[in-house]
Amino acid sequence: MRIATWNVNSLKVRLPHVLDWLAANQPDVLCLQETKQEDSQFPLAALQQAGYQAVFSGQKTYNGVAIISKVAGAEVMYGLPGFPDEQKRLIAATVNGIRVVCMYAPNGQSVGSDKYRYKLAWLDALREWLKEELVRHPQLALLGDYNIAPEDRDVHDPQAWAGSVLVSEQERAAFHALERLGLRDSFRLFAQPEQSYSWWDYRMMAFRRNMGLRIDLILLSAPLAQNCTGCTIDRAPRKLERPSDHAPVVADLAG
DNA sequence: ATGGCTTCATAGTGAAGA
Repeated sequence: MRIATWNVNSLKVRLPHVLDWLAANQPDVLCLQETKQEDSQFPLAALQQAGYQAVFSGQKTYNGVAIISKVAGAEVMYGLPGFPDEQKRLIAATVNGIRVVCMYAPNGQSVGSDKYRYKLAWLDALREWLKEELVRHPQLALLGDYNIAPEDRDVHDPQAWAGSVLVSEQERAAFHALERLGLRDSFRLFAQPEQSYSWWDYRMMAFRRNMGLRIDLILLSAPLAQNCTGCTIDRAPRKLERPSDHAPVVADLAG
């Protein structure tokens, strides 16, 4: 089983890239973030023509998440229980017996800002809910844009980024608290090239210079981590015309 | 140099992203 995540930065703009990528990579599950589309506009027909089903939770302009899958997702859940939120940042569904959680963590803007406090509160609520969800669903995958680079090796220039949003101690602590639930960063289960990133700024020719961050992750509960045979970042779509600033991340599970 | 692009809301410019 192949599962993947991709922050597409507008599904309206990126739909051709998504359809091409699905055809070329044949994932069983693809989680999308920043669809920036109301549900009435979601391109369900185009995806069904490509052999996929989808569940989605979107809004105009900002945020928006979707789970695209070959087998229709079941037990669909929208948003974080106990965390009332206008922002569409989380959707969960069960696919082939695996609880798939697709999330777009808040950016946080700058350390100490209102948005930063919202980010930390959101991550706290996520962890609290996951603690229960993991009891209900021992086979769980948490895919998405974490907006946290877990370690300095996930940052192209750790000195320049030190202490700033996406790498601050409190954000990294929130990430490690997710790991303490038993979730494993599938990318780090395997030897990887140095300077592997999943996001590059549109400006400054950052992609060509590989000035990036690894903030798009696939975390796996223990039973899934045991069966994980690989995790890679696919840089190819970042090279296309009008790319998303994020690249897809793919994990393969045996069985 | 707190910028640089890109998207979306808009109809000239501003917010937000990371």
